[in-house]
Amino acid sequence: MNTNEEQNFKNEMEAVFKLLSNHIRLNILIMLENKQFSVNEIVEALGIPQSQISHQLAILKKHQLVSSQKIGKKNFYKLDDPHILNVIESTANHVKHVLQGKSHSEV
Amino acid sequence: MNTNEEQNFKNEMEAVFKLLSNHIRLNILIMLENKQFSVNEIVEALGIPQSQISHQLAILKKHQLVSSQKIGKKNFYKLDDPHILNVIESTANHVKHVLQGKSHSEV
DNA sequence: CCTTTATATGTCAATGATAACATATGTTAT
DNA sequence: ATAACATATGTTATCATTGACATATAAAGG
Repeated sequence: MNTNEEQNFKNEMEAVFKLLSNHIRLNILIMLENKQFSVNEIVEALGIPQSQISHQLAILKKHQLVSSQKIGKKNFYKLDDPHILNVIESTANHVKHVLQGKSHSEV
Repeated sequence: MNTNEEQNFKNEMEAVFKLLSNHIRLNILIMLENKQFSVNEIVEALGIPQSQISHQLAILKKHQLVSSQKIGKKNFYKLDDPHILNVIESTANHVKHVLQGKSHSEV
């Protein structure tokens, strides 16, 4: 009976999608694609209050999408598992498809 | 200046992730992977009240993830763009990775 | 045209997420 | 020890989503 394990799996799927469904978190992940950044660099790049960025980073970290490394006063964040970029990329492809072939619900 | 278009794009990305971050909608999409089903078949498979399924199907349809075809009294739903399965699959891969290498936040 | 079956839509209370703000912690320099 | 900087954490009001329930529409059969 692996139903429980499967449920676990689905819960985590859901959690990942939930994480990605927020523009701040999504932008952070995209920003971290190639390079690590300090909190303040992220704050300045996104133009969003520091505490909010820290909150979102904490959530991303809790779900192991990013990891951090403290150097001096600064805390640098990077992607923990670049695999997540595949998810973002295939969604981007899907969205491209949908936005191009905007056949139906163009209300 | 394609900033506006880009914003559009990111909004739709967000919307797709939001759609996927709900277990009912996710299960519906997975169920529709290979075959179309009527509303009632989905209701019975998932054991969730009909009105709720209809609500979620309407949301999925609005974002063009599914389409429907009425045959007699029944309304059959199928994936509108199977591309979305790639998104689900790459997320599944990511989650597998995370669940296996549960190194860090195992609190 | 009345009933049954199948599905959609409307409403709203309960729950969850976000944004905004205040404050705390930790590090470095003076 | 104090100040300045960088970041994290706590709290709460606001807003969005979900779940539950009632009702509406639409097709088919009698």
